[in-house]
Amino acid sequence: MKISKGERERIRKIIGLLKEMYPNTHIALRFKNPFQLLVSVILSAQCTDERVNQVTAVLFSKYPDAQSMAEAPIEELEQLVRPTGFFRNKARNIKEAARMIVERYGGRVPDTMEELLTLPGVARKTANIVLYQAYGKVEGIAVDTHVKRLARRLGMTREENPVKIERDLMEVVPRQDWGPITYMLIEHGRRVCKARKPACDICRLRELCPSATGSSR
DNA sequence: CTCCCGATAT
DNA sequence: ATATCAGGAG
Repeated sequence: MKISKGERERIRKIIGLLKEMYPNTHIALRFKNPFQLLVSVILSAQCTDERVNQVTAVLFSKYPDAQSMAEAPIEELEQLVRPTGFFRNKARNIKEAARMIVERYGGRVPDTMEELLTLPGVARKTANIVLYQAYGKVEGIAVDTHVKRLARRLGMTREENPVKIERDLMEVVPRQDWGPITYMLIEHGRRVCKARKPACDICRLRELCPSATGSSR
């Protein structure tokens, strides 16, 4: 897809403002090792980060690593992760992922996109987060529900599919911003550009946003 | 495309 | 009552 010079400039300004607004935003999930990060991100599907942290506080006190979780009774895992929703899928995925990590990688979470994608419950969004937060690697841009919504509202993509959205974002966002952009968009999505009632009246991106509602745009 | 799914905001 | 929440698999 072709992007005009003006569009690139508009998006550059948006990213600049986001950096000003959220200078030290960071991942909100709590974890002590790459495995706990991986599990937290799997559990975060269609669930608030706050609830994930409540659940993992208990979950990780009993099963802090891949070795222990691989041997945990599935019924107990289901009960522990139940409040996060999709609990049967999530319990099965984290146990099976733990087992694969023990058997194939000696208990260490793999550090490549290709290997991470073989784990159940892990697609590009989760893999991008783990690569960046656990290993400092930036392969792409993690596209979650907030990133998807804001990228579309801000006119950075017209796509619906997360993989296509990621590809569009990688075209217009400078590579050094690929890691942090996710957290800035999530933070702005939670505080201002909310799914139901976006607060365009107090949004500093208003003049740069093609979706802004109300007056003076 | 559908399904998985509990908890909260509106 | 319904939309939404750090998605992914079949």
